[in-house]
Amino acid sequence: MEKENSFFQRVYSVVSQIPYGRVTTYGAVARYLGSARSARMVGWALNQTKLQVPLFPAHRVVNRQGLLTGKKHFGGVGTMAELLASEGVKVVDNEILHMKNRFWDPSKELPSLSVWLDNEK
DNA sequence: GAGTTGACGACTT
DNA sequence: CAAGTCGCCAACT
Repeated sequence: MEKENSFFQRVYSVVSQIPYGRVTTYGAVARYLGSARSARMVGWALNQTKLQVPLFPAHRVVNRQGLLTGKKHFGGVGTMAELLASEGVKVVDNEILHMKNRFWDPSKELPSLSVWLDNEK
């Protein structure tokens, strides 16, 4: 039993809490979860997420460069850039402008992971 | 059942 | 400083 504390399961929770007009990176989320090198898994997790919740803020997750690498995977209506632009995030050539300013670091903005599990539980 | 890919990032050479 | 290689865990072929 026990809730599945799978890596990608946590990713859903974290990404789901990304504030409006803010973006985060795969590595940041992975790092927050305790494995900075599992950035790839975050991407995979989002891939599944899009199948679960169409309104999932997957468009708020970009790579370290601020590039919308997952745009092509975003088999959706508008396109990540459109959604981001709608939130006030300027995206040019699939690249987020001032991404450093828009960067939302879960390990900084969010409480400790331990606190989370206790709260979620 | 085994091998390869995959929305990336960090470490090593 | 730049380029190359490894690692992450899960899913797809």
